[in-house]
Amino acid sequence: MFLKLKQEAEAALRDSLSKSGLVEDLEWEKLPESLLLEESEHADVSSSLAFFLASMLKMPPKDAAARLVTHAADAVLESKLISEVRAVGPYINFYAGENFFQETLRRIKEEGCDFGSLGLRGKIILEHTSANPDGPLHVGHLRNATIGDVLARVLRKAGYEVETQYYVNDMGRQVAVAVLGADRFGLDATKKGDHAVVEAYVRASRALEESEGFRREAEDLMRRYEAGDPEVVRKYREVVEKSLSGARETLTQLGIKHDRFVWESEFVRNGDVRRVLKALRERAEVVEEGGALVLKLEGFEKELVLQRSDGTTLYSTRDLAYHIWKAKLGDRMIDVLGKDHELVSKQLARALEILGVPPPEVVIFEFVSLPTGSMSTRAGKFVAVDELLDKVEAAALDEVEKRRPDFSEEQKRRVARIIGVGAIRYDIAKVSPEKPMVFDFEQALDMEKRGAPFIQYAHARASSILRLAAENGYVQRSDGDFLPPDFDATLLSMESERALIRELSKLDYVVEKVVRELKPHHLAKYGRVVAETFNRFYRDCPVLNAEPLLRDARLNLVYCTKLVLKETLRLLGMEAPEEM
RNA sequence: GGGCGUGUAGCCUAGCCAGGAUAUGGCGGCAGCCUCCUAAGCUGCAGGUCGGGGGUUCGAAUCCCCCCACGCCCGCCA
Repeated sequence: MFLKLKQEAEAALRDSLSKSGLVEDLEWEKLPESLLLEESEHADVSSSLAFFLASMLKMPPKDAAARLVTHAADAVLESKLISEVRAVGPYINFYAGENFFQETLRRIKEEGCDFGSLGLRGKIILEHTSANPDGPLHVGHLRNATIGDVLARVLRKAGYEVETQYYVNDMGRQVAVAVLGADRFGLDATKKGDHAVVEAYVRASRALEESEGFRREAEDLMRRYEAGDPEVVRKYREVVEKSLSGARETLTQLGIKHDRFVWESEFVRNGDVRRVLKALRERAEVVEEGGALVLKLEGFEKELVLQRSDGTTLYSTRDLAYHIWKAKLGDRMIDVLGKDHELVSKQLARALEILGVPPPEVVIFEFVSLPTGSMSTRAGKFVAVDELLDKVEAAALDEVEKRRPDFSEEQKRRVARIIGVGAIRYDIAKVSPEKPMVFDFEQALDMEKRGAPFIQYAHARASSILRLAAENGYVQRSDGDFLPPDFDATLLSMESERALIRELSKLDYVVEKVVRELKPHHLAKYGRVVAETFNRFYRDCPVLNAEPLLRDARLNLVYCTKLVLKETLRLLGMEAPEEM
C-alpha cells in the first residue's frame, strides 16, 4: 500500500514540476530514486528534488521547493491518498490523507495474507545451502540456509514461482576423505548420521596428513567414483545419504525445505559434463597444459581448469553443467554462496556467457567465524546447528518456565521450540549478508534482546486481545480466524494509531526492497519496527475498554496488525504463537 | 603482492549502491512505569574523532584517492 502512496506522490511531483514550468525536458527516469521520493520521519513521503533543481535554476533549494509546491494543488486534488504537499525548507513533503489510512486497513482485511504481494511473474531457480555431505550443518551453512530460505519466501510472496535446490557436492575431495574414513574406521551407529560422518571425516583427514598412502587411496576413490565403480558408488551412497539426511533433518527443524536435491555426479554420469567440455572447446580458448584441460578467461587472474591430467573432472566443470541444466528450468537463477566462492562464480558466469547461457544472480554472504577463528569441518572446529538448536531451545524453555508456569509441559515445549527456532533465524537474518559475523554463544542464547521473541510477543499480544474480544462477543470467530466488525477508520486519529497503520502499509515496500536487493535483513528490521510501533499503540490505546465504536475500530487495527506480523514472521520463516 | 568485502558509542547493528532535515536500533549501565487488553512490554538518561588522512561539493557515514586493521580468494580443492 505504501508503494501506491509513493506512486501517487511521484505523479504529483511530476505534475507540479511540469505545471511550474521550472525546467523543460527533465529526464525523469534517470534521476536517482533518493532524489525523488523516500520514507521520512518528517512526512509520509519526502522528496529532495529541490536540491537538484536548485543547481539547474541557480536559486536556493528552499525557493525551488516553494515554487514547486505552489503548483501542487491540482495533483493533490487528483490523488486519492495524499492530502497535502508542503515545502519544509528545501524538502517537499507529502502527507497521507484520511483515505490512505482507511484504504490500508480495508485492503489488509480484504487481501488477508496476500497483502503486500507484488503480483510479479516468472520462475526462479534458487540454490542455497548446498553444504558438502561430509558432516552436519554448522553455523556458516546456517547463514546460507537462512538467507536462501527467506529470499525464497519473499520472492514467492512477490509473485514468483520459486524452486529451491540443494546441490549435493558428492564428488569432491572432502567427501572422498569422508568415505575413506567411514570405510576404515566405520560410522558410529549411535550418532545422528551426519555427526557420525564428520567423526570419520575428521579422523581420516588427520590420517591423511601423516600418510601418503592414505592420500593416494582417497584419490583412487575419487577416480573410481567418477568411473562408476559399483562397489565405490555403494560406499559413497551410504556416507552421502547419511550426511544429507542428517542435514535435511536439521533444515526441517528450522522450517527450511528444498524442492529438489541435485547430485553433482548426475552430470558426469549423464554425459552433460562431456558435452560442456566439447562445447567449450568449440567456442572458447581451451588449451592443454600438462595433460590437463584449461579454459583461458580474459580479465581473470586465474584460468579455469576443466579437467585434471588424469582425465577426471573438477568442481567448476560439473557446476557449469549443473547451471546449463538449471537455466532451462526457469527464467532466473539465483545462487546463495559464501564469500569464498566469489571468484569461481565469476568465472562460471563468464564461461556460461561464452556458451550463450544467462549466468545466475549471485548472493554472496560473508563468513561466520568463531571467537577463536574460522570454522573448519575438516578439523572438527565448528558449531553444529543441531547443538545450537538444542541449547537455544533449552534457554527458551527456561524463560517459558519462568514466565508461564500456567502452561502445560506440552505447551511449554511447543512455545520454547517456536521461540528458539525464531531466535536463531532472526539473529542471522537481521545482519546484512556482506557483513562478516562472529558467532557468539552467549549472545545467541540471550532471549532478552529484541529479536524474534520480541516480534512473536507482539503477535501474541494482538492475538490475546482478539481472543478476549471474541469471548466478550466483540468480534466473531470463524475457522480459528476472527471476523472483525465494520468500523470507522477516521476514529483512529491518535498518533500511535496513525503510526501503526503507516507501518503496516509498508509491507509491500519492504518486500519490493528485499526482492530488488536480494537482502533479507530489511524484512527482519521491518518486523521489529512493526512490533515496536504496535507496543506503543498498546500502551497508549486501550482496546477492550474503549467506547464501542472506537473499540470496533481499534479491534480492526489489532486484527490487521496481527495479520501483518504473522505474515512478516512467516516470510522470515518463524512461527507466530497465539500465546507465549 | 593483487582482487573482493568489512571497520559506525564498552559489545552487536541500520543507514553507504541512488550525498541533504537532529547518525538507526539493540545488548550492557543508570533512573522511572504493572488496582488497566501478557512487564518477553513502555518511558527517560548517560555513552559517537561514523578506522585514519587527504580531496570533490553549498553540503560527505554515504562519492574519489592514499593509508591502517581484520576476513575471504588468488589449488589439476570445493
